Amino acid sequence: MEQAAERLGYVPNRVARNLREQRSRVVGVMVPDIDNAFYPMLLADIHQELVAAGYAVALIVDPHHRRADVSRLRNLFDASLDGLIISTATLDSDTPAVLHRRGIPIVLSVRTIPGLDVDIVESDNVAAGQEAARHLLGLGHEDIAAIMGPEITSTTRDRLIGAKEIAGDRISPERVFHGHYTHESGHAHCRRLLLGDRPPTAIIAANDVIAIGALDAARQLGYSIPGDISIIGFDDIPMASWHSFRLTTVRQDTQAIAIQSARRLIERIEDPTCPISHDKYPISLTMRSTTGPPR
Amino acid sequence: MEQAAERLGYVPNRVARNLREQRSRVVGVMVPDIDNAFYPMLLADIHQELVAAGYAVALIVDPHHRRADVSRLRNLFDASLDGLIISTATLDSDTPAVLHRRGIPIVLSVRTIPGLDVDIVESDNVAAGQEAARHLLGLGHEDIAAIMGPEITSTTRDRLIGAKEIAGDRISPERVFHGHYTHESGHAHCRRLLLGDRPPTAIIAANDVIAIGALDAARQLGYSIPGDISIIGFDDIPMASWHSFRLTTVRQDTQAIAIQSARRLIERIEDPTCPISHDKYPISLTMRSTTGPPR
DNA sequence: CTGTTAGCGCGTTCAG
DNA sequence: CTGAACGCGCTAACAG
Repeated sequence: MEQAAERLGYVPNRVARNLREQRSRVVGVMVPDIDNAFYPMLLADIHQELVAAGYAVALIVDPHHRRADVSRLRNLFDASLDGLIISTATLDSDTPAVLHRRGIPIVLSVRTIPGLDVDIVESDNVAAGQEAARHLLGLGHEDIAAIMGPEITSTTRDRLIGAKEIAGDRISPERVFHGHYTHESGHAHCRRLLLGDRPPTAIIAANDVIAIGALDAARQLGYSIPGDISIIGFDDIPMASWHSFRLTTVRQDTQAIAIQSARRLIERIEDPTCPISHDKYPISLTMRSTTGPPR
Repeated sequence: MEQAAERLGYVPNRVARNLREQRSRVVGVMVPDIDNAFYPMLLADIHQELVAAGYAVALIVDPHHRRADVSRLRNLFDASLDGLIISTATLDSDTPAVLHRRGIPIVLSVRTIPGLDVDIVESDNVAAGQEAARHLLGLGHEDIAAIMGPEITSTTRDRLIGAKEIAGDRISPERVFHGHYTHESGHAHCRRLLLGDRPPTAIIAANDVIAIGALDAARQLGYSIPGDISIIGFDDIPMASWHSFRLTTVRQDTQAIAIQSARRLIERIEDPTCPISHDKYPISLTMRSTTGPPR
């Protein structure tokens, strides 16, 4: 029978099955920016995990970081998506709350929003900031600048909180800059910093992409690294280990976060009553060649 | 009326509509590898174009470059996908032919397969190879190596054909290497090349990621670039312009290819009888700092 | 244990 | 011009 079906080229119609079963076995994955090497990495592992569990992945790129854009999501939430992994959350975005209130299974991945009763999978970013500052202080740095991402992202906020806890006023408030999570932003802020008077001896960048931008700017101005200036990033994307960079960075276990985000969402979909979890993964320092004692 | 619907939180059920209308307004996009910066770039623009046209994007990552894996695709082809953009085609893969025979709208993007009656959107890769060789010959190079991708990809084949057409035996057959499209492959092959006797004076890499891997290996061995060795890539991914690299490369108009791939697929879906097109976009040389005259 | 049927929520069609 | 009924293809429930 099944062989006959096979021969006739029969394929069960998924759409009909979806209608009947009231689910689609498709989940959405929202990323802020697909050109930033971190997210493809995250996406690849989330994708693999979801596909292995029999779910398809609908990609949702939110390039403008606009909040509350439920209207576009609604198109996808007319029962055609079983759930959503959100890695675009900002502290002021209400989209996750709206979706959650509607009973749509969501998981906040990488970035978090405080006070929301949903599953969260992230790194211990406060500890990450502490680790970065501890490393620079241990090397003897006393004048540290920070080139961060948008203030409204939890990663920037938590990493900065952690760094300040340890470094105190060795990171002076006027040496903290906020911009996008891009090479260009790291490049521009570092350049301005080094062309001003009294450049810092070390820079904490909110992620590796910014750090590499800063590294490029410093080299372009003839600075030697880490001799003239130390630079530390976060994430440990593959590029950080390339010989041209050899970037010291606070590693987060992106793969574990990706896999866990996928699993949590599947759990939530298959049992909406299961208890809410907040997974916070440990971080670790990866020392390479962009940090050293100040002159 | 509509306001009332709005208030009651009514959302039309897409799945039911899909069943009725016999289409899903979801399009699949297959990429070989999401960690290679080129594909996120392509994906971002394809995504934007499709979303603007009212289609959702289902991401399909084919990490193992396995051919003929229709079984996994069948899951997606039970009417839950309206069409597919394939950027993973290899010369020996029969998946596209199978899908095409089943009447499923597909577009081959970036890579091509000869002799298949489907819409194709690619660069003029033969011209790209010619341009690279012409540039190196113009600088006076007479001993050129090539670090390419898999032989079964049309991009590697065409770029190599073009380069050989111009360079002739200045690219000797034993100096042509095939590997993956990765930083690691570029790094390993370049390293072996430079540690052997009689290293070449120039390297053509099949894409920018390989080229940057080669660049890293050369620097690691103390080579100065372009003084000791010239390196040229293909694609012009954003990273190629970063100060640490300043890579000379043959640019392809990835954005145009992405947008056109999306549009062609939509056309094909909405009018299956429209004539088959083969778009071949022009390329251009982007000269930066990794090529120069040989010693 | 096998075969039949109802209905998922839409859009379309056909009757009023 | 408005409203009821049908059917897309499947699965679950139910009858034989």
